Amino acid sequence: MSIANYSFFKVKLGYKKENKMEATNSSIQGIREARIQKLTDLIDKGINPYPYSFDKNISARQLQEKYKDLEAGSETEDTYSVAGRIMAMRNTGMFIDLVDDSGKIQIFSHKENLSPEKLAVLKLLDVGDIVGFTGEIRRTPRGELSIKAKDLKLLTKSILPLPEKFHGLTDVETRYRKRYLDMIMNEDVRSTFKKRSLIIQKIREYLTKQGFLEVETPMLHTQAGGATARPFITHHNALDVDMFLRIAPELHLKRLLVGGVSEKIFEMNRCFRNEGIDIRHNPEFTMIELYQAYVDYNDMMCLLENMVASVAMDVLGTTKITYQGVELDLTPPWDRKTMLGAIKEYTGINFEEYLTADEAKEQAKRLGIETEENDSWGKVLDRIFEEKVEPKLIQPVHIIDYPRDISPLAKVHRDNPRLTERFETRVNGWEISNAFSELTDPIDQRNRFEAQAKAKAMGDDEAMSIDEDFVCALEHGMPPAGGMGIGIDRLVMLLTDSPSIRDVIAFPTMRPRN
RNA sequence: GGGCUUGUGGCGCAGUUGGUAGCGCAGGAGACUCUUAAUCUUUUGGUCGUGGGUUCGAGUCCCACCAAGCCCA
Repeated sequence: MSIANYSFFKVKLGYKKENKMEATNSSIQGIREARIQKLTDLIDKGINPYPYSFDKNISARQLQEKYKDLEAGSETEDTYSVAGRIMAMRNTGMFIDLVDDSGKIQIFSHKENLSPEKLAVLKLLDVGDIVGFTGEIRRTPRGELSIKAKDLKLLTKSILPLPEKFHGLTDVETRYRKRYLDMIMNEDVRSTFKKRSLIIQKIREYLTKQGFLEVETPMLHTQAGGATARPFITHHNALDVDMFLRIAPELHLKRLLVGGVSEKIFEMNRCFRNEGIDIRHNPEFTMIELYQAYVDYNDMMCLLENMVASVAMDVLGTTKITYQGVELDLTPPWDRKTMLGAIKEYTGINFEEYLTADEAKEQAKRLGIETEENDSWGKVLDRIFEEKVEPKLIQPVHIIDYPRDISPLAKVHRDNPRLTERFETRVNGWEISNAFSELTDPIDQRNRFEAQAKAKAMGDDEAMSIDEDFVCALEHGMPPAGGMGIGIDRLVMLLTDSPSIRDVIAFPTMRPRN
């Protein structure tokens, strides 16, 4: 494109030719003005500061690997083109740290090797600009692999300054609000999100190889079901109905099982729960739910263990991981404990001897645990478990056989009608999965929904309501099946050693400013 | 919902018993052309989260609010 054209664009795009400023100051506005000045200077030289493409033919990491044995002080005639963001400049641009998504490569831009025109462009570059360089590979006498620049092309002019080069961006709030800066400045943040992507890819691969079919079910529900949680409410204008962002895909996935498109299905996507935000909860989070016909919860335990171990092996090369200094061994098989057994183990109380809600509450009181008037037997046990047992469960363990009254979608235990064939897997004390031998009896399902509806009427706003169409689907017949939900974000936290869920969600939910 | 902590130029930090703000990086100008947080000279930029109050005087004390983090519920 010709100079004349750029001048035309400059006017068209609203760049103002400003007087060569001396008065520029280093406030954020001053810095920005100074950079826009450089930008217009570049345009005056006939250079488009925002061009369309660049023939990059190698990454920084590929270069580092390819030439790792190149000796300090030696030169090659191998010519490559690289592109990335300028993260540091030394000796007035003679040495540039160029960073791309793979790593860092130093640019050695000696004035002897560049035309006066290119040198003039080099002078107008800033830290933060995205630039392509072409030149020969060499290793400096001090041992830094470099590209001896023969040519350069500005690819994007940056007009706002980056955070400080040495300390980077550390302010937690700014890191989450301006995540792009966090990513530019912190290599480990980029690494975490690469790993997250890989983990998700490997899960998908693992299940697909086993014959699972990936499906999609609605995010917009007219009735929020499949979990006990408060939903987000929204409104569909054309239909003029309130809708809910899904809290779980469960009831639709089971309808799919009724439909029989595949006997093995999964969905990995976002769920939304209108609840508080803390180190382990974000209002929107990623969950995988999978269902397999003709198997029960025992098979789900094996599937989970093997899948997590396989993913850990693929991503980290080991099933023995360290999370925040704690060694966790994900090697299958994982421990299994019944919920009542675990409570007995950690409190000494055998709840098979206290079978009414009142008796259970009495025991809870003895343990110093508060209960509410409407709490069922199972709810009391759940409270005790949460407080007395959960924090102790560091190594992977399946807690099996949950009380029936807190498991409205799970099939009754084949040996004990008070319980269900349900398990929750704990790792590092956290709930990683929740799985059942799925309830397929439509009469029982209706009864469970009605009990939930009653609880809701009594003020439990997390309780489920009756999903008539779902019951109708069950009345047509759903095959016996094992089903499981896995919190992807928490799994990613464990595998990336991230202390907060916000570290594994690229753009975590924040209260808006002002 | 409760408690604790934090909020000072673009970023990272300091600010002593209250006396109208300092440093480093980044920025501008210059020197330097095999550097690694390059170095050297010089220089610009902030009214201290917001709003009140106490005081002759507040970044510093008090109150409220906003945002964030951690802990608890």
